[in-house]
Amino acid sequence: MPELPEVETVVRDLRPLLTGRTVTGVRRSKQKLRRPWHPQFDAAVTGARVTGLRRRGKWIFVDLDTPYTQGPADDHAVLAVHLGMTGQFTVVKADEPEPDHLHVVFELDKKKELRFRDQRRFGSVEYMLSAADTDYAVDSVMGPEPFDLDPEEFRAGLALTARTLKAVLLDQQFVGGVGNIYADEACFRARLHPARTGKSLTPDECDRLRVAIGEVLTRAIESRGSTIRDYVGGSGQRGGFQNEFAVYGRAGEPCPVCKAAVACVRLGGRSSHYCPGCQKASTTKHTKPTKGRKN
DNA sequence: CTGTAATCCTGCGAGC
DNA sequence: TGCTCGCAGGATTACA
Repeated sequence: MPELPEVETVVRDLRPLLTGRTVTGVRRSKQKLRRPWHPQFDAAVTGARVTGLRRRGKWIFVDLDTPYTQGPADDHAVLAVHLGMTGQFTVVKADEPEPDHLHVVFELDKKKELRFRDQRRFGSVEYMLSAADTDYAVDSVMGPEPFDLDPEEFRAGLALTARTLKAVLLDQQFVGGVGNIYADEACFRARLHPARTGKSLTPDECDRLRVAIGEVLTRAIESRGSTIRDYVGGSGQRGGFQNEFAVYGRAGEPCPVCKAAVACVRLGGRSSHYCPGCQKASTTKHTKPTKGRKN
């Protein structure tokens, strides 16, 4: 579920609720999450104070005041959290009844708790000794943040791949944070068929896609993300952008622009929604260079 | 290189 | 009412 807008919303919600709080204890279920949690870290986290929260792609980093003396002077421990498909990361009152699928609970001062709930357990919560090492590792496998992408680099990246736009947008190494919903919505906004290959795009089309990605994600953040089923923000509220989808999950419904029926095909192993009227599969009907070009 | 399928899980809606 | 099947916001791996 959670793509960049949802993760960003969680971080913004949790920042004022968590910053300055101290972890007084840890509880967790016996069920395994996607990545292992080392028992000795329960004690390491206990007593730590939260100094801030950050997002990178779909990752959440909770900075702790626990120093890491082997690295740079200000290096410190960090919690690295990924919400997977159904993860929920919320701060609640400590006496709030426990829901099912609750896997990690950080007990906090002021009678609060930071809870990680995840029905499908594709998510993860890890304790990392060094924020610097963690940042380095993440940066080495993840592409740039999708806002203010460099136009030249974006065009160059697309020019050298024959993969479909859908596959490229889902590739976290190409651009961090985009998932199935926003890949489809960005392609629609750019009027590009998701099955077009990267190298088939003209410079103008590359620019359109780059701008569309930023616009769609920005709008989604303004609506606090999308809730299809499970997603909630850091205080437990649902998102609102699902009501503004142009094509995602709307197969058969009329395109908001041209009224053609929205189509759904399988691309990159994922359902991909697009408007057959607005998003042409091929550029073969190129306007001859003789006359004026659109735009 | 690209694409496809299976894998990790639980739950829900469609269809019979 | 109940069953099976396919699919779901993610990410990785193996294989054609």
